[in-house]
Parts: sequence; structure tokens; C-alpha cells
Amino acid sequence: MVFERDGYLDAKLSDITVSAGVSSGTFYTYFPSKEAIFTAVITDVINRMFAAAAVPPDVPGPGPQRIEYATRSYLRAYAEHAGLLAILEQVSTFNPAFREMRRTIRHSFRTRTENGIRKLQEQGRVDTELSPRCTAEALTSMVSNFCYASHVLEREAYDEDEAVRTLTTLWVRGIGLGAEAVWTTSTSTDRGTSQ
Amino acid sequence: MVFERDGYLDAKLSDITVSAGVSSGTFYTYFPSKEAIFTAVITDVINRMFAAAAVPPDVPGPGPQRIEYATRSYLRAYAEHAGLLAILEQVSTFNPAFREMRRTIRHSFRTRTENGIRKLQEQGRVDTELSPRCTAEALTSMVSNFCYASHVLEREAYDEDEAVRTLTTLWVRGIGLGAEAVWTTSTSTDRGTSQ
Amino acid sequence: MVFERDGYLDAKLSDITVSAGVSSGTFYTYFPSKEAIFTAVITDVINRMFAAAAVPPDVPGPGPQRIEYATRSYLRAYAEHAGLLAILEQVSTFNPAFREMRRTIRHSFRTRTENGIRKLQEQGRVDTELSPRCTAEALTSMVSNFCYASHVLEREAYDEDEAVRTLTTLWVRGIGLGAEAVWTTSTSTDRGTSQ
Amino acid sequence: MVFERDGYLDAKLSDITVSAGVSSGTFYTYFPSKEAIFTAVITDVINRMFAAAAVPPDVPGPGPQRIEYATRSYLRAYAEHAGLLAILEQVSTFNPAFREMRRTIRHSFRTRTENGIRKLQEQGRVDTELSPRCTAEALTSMVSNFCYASHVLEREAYDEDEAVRTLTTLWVRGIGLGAEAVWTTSTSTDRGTSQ
DNA sequence: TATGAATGAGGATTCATTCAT
DNA sequence: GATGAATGAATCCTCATTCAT
Repeated sequence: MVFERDGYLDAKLSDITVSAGVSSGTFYTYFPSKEAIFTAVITDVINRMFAAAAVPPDVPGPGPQRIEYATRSYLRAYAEHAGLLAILEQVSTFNPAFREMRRTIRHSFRTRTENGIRKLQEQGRVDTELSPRCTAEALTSMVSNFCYASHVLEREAYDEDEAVRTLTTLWVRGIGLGAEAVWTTSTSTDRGTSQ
Repeated sequence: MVFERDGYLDAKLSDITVSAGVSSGTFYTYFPSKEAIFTAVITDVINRMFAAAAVPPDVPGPGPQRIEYATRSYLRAYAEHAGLLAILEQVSTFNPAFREMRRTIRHSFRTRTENGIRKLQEQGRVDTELSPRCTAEALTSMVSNFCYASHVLEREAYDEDEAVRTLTTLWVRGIGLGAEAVWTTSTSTDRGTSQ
Repeated sequence: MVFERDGYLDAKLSDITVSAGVSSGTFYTYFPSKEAIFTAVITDVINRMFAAAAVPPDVPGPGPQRIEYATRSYLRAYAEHAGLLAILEQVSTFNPAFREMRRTIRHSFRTRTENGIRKLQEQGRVDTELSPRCTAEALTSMVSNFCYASHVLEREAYDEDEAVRTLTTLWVRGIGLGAEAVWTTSTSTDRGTSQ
Repeated sequence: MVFERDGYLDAKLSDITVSAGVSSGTFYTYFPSKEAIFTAVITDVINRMFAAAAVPPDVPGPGPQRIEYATRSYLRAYAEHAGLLAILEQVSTFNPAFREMRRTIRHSFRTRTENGIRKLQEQGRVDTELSPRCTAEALTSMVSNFCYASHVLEREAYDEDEAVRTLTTLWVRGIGLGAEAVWTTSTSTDRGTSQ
């Protein structure tokens, strides 16, 4: 995938068509523009992200177990698609349409977190001092940017278990759920292939 | 500042010179290239960031008080320079030299955090289960990306006090320092101008 | 041909494309740069020069007859391509790659001359006092610069027969071959078109 | 001298002023343009060339001795000023004023040669078959381009004595003066310093 | 539907020259 | 006379997109 290799800006349409084995003319019968094919590619990635990061209803929550599950799912999904997500990051810095996409992803995860916290507050398991919205913003930042830093910026990823443990611990304790047991299953409970 | 308004990519040299009230020739008496002037501008911003985000030695630490101080400083420094930091984010997605700059900033803050955690572990005030390095990565992500999200991505900043309180709480509790008193001074202890 | 009219330095790419009836974009489908198209053009000229200045094996030599033949061939070939050869002269004064080309042409003719002299010395037809190398350098200079002077510098060419007779006489007598009969066929024995 | 080092095209006025230790403003109180200073420099060189290449009236001629003297003088004068003469060669390929200068030098030497030949023909020492004008053109080419080739193009100069002997022999024999004794004084009769 | 040759707008940069001080 | 900061015209090249075949 040319976008992954060169980034959006440095990806030449000619590279894309050559790599796809079609002529530039043919390209335009399928996509109206360079932006359009990137939209298609990145939309697919985002859908996979959402699918992979979804937490099944049978995972008990909203507590430590569900938080851990969600964190691990997100980390795996990000790792899986880090290449193109990095490009979305690039494009969203200069293209409003993709910035909007970027925001949508973030909203989705932030809202899930926000709802979780709200539920925990309603259940009286965490205090109501923290604003669910602001807290969700912070926790979303922590997890998503942890992925960006390790996969894109530094390019030396952490061990998945260590990352999950660290992030979950910070998250759970941070919102005040620390007293509840966290590590019933200490490490990498594999949930099928990570693909 | 043209970069702030248009981003690096869309900033035309002619816009820069017109906005500076000089001819293109004059521009090149002072800067050898578009990249060079951005380097100068962003280097200055980074220096101001570091200065503004520095925590004076007399702030007691490494504990909740120092963490809160550092968080508030960072938030203020970011808010102050959000416009250009957003552009650095853009440029670092396609220019290796600026990506390195971006990394350097991150390293600096991450290392400070890492050292703080290590000290707290040595003092026996937080458990040693969490890796200082990985934890610092996560907390750095939380704070820095919180700023990016609120100032650049969403453009609807949170109230400084709420943000500081939320981030500090998550941080302090997250590393297991929750038992120690946090809110001696509940809100915005102004430390003079943030300049 | 724009190069011929304006020289390399004053040839604007836009002139070239306009004169070729194509857009600037089209130009770059065929040549990667201004230098590249000049390379193509001048390489072609050089090849034609070599072809036209070649002396067929059946021309008896290495004596007056072959010397005359070679001289006439060179003069015709130069006249044919004087316009572009003048530009090569210009470019070779500031561009190392083309200076090398210029040297190569010279080497080729000088070596041919050097070998001819050496053979004549071996046959005992000319004395061995003169260094073949230095003599070849001088004779190459005489013929090539005679062409440059008359076609480029002065722009008033000599009559071909007069030029051939003069140069051949100076050459043949100069190396000490004067006693042998020179002018069996006194003038312009046409050898077909000079193309 | 900046022109000698960089050529006319690559010589920046700023280099010239820096090397002269004056400001660009001051430069323009002495020379109206870059072309003007080169004119001054090259005019001086040409004058020195003429002075150095002049043949004193007491050198016996127009025969072998005078031809040898003139050749040696020319070679020395050229060697002395090869650097700037090469630049004149460059400039004359695109600037009509300097091309005219270049022509003037050539004319001067060609005319001297032409007159010498005419005199020898009048004296019956050489045949009248060769056109003095065309012959002078050829011999001027031989000597001048020999210098250009060895000093500028190839940058591996021949030994002065060998060059003088070769060129003089070719010249003398070439015009048909071969029967007369040439080498009364076999080598480098030093005529004072070559400076 | 596939092709790929042709398009052309758009922008960073150089350096001889000027002129207010 | 000396300075040197300011000038600005002039040009090569890229690459997403088109459209006749």
C-alpha cells in the first residue's frame, strides 16, 4: 500500500496505479480523485478499527474487566492498522474532511468511556467529583496517544501485556476504582487471533 | 503569523513576505529557506514551552503538589502556543527533522515524569508494579494529547481548573498516590502571568 | 531548434516547449530536465559527427590521400553541425559533464591522428623526431579550431576546397610527408552527399 | 581572483567584493556592473598577452627563427594567463561584446602570421599555392587551440620545449620552409624571465 | 471499460543592482 | 566616498487530472 509507505503527501498517483497494475485512466473510472481513494482506504480501516475495538455485551462491565478488555482491544486494533492511522493523522492536519473523520473516531471512543464512567458514578462505585466528559477526554488521550507514540513517533512498541496492564491500572485507579480487584486474569487472555 | 493561519504546507513564501512587509529578496537575507524560518519560529516556541512548563525547585515534590503544578504549567504553556504546536504536529508527519524535534519535546516531558515516578517508588510512596517508563509514556500521552484534542482537534478548550483537577487526579490516583491528600489548594492558584 | 538560436544559457524551457508545440508538462514526460534534452540533442549530433567523419577502410592510408579524406570529412561534418557544436562549446565552459563530452570528441580525433603518425613513423615515411602525441594535439587543434573560427567565431566560412587543400598541405608537409605526391585529385572529389 | 576560480557565470558579485574587502556599494562607485569589472580585468590580460607575445624587431625573420620565437612567446604568454583566457572563452560564447574582444585577439595574431607568409612568398622562399589568409587561419588555430587544449581542456600541459619544437616544425615545414635550417638553437633559448 | 499522452497552474529561490544613511 | 540592507524579476519543475482513441 503506497499510502502506508509514503504518506498521503508523498504518495504519487502514478505509484498507486502502477502498484495496482492499472492505468491512470482506469483509476479515474473507479475513484474521482486521490482524496477519494484515500477516503475509501481509510474508511475501511476505521470500520475494522471499530469492529476490532468493540467490546462484546457479555464482557462484564462497566468495571475493571471491561476496561481492560477495551484497552487491549484498542491496542491490538491500533497496532493492526498503525500504518494507515498514522497517515490519517497526517492528512487530518491539513484536510478538513479527514480532520472530521479523525474527530469522529475520537468521539466514538470518548463517548464510550464517558458513558462507562457515568454508569459507574450512578452505581456509586466511583466518586462524582470528576466530570465524566473531561475524564473521558483525558483517558481517551492517554490510550490513543500512547499508541501513536509507540507505533508512529518512537517506533518501538511496548509489550502488549505491559502496556495493557499499565494503561488499565492507571485508568481504573485514576477514576477511583482502585479498591476493586483488577487482575483476576493477570496476563494476555487471548481472545482468538489478534488479527 | 502565516504559519499559524495556513499551516506549513499552505503557507506561501509570498504570503510570509507580504505579511512581513518585505520583498522576497529581503526574506532570503535572513532565512535561507522556508524550512529555515519555520525552524527558527518553532525553536523559539519550544524554548518558551520548556521555560513555561518548568517547575521551580521550591515546589515540593515529587508528589501531588508538584504533579499539579507541572500539569497546570504544561496546560498553560500549550494553550499559549497551541497554534504553532499544531503546525509542528503537521510538519512532523512528513519532515524527519521536525519529527525529531517533536520527539525531543516528548522525551523531555516523559523523562521528567519517569524520574518522578522512580523517586516515588524509591520513597515507597507508590508501588513498584508499574514500569516507570511505560507509565510515564501513558501519562505524557494523557496530558499532551488532552491539550492537542482540546486546542487543535476540537477547538473547544476545557476550563483550566477543571482540566488541571481532572488530569492531576487521574495521574495521582493512577500511580497509586491517591491516599495522600491532593487538594490542599483547590483551584487555580495563580502563579503570576503564565508568560 | 531553440538551443541553436539562443544558446544553452538563454534557452528558456518555455521557449523549447512552445517551439515544440507542447505543454511544459509534456516536455517532462520525455526529458527529466533541460540538461537532459541538451544531452540527448548533443549526443545525437556527436554520433552523426563521428559517423560523418569516419574514414572507410578502403581509403588508402595512412598517407596524404587518407589525411585529405579525413580532413574533408571533418570539415563537412562540422559545417553540418556547427550550430550545436558551438553550443556544446559554451556548455563545456561551465558544466563538467559536457566538458567531458567535449574532451571525448577531441580525444577520438586526436587518437586517430596519433595512430596514423605512429604508423607512418614505423613505415619510415616520416621522421621520428616529432612526438606523435604532441603532433596529434597540434594537428587536431589546427583542424578543429579552424572550423570553430570560421563557422562560429567569424561566421564567414572558407571555400571547402581551399580549406581542405590548405589544411591537408600543412598537415602532410608538417609531419614531413611533403615529398610524397599529394594532389592526385586536385579538388572536391565528391563522395556522395555529406549526410 | 574570483573570475579565475569560479568562471564568469558562477562568480558572484558578493564574492568579488568580499575578496576585495569592500562593500557592494563601494564596488559600484568604481565599476558600473559585473560586466564592467570583467572588461577591466580581461583588457589588462589582453594587453599583457600582446606585450608578452610581441616579437622584437631584432629577431630575424620572417623565417624559422622568428616563427619559433613567436610561438614560444605565445605559449608562454598563454600559460601565464591561461586562467583568465579560459574565462574569456566562456564569456565570448554568450556575450557579443566579449566575443568581439576574442575575435580581436585572434585577428591580431592571424594578421601577423598572414603578413609573414606573404613576405615569404614575396621573397620566393615559400610557394604561392597556399592562400596566406587561409593558411594563417589554420596556423593560428593550431597554436592557440593547442594552448587551450593543454591548459584548459585537458589540464596537462606539454613541456614547453617539446611544444615549441613540434609547433614550429609543423608550421615551418607546413608552409614549405622545411628545407631551410630550423634548429640552430635547439632548445629553450631563455629570453629573460618568462614572467 | 481501459488506456496513457498531454495538460498547465503554481511557488521557491538567486543575485546583480540601488540608494538612504 | 563608503556602506549594506533591501529589492524583485525571472524560471524550472511536479503531478493530479483529462479525454480522444
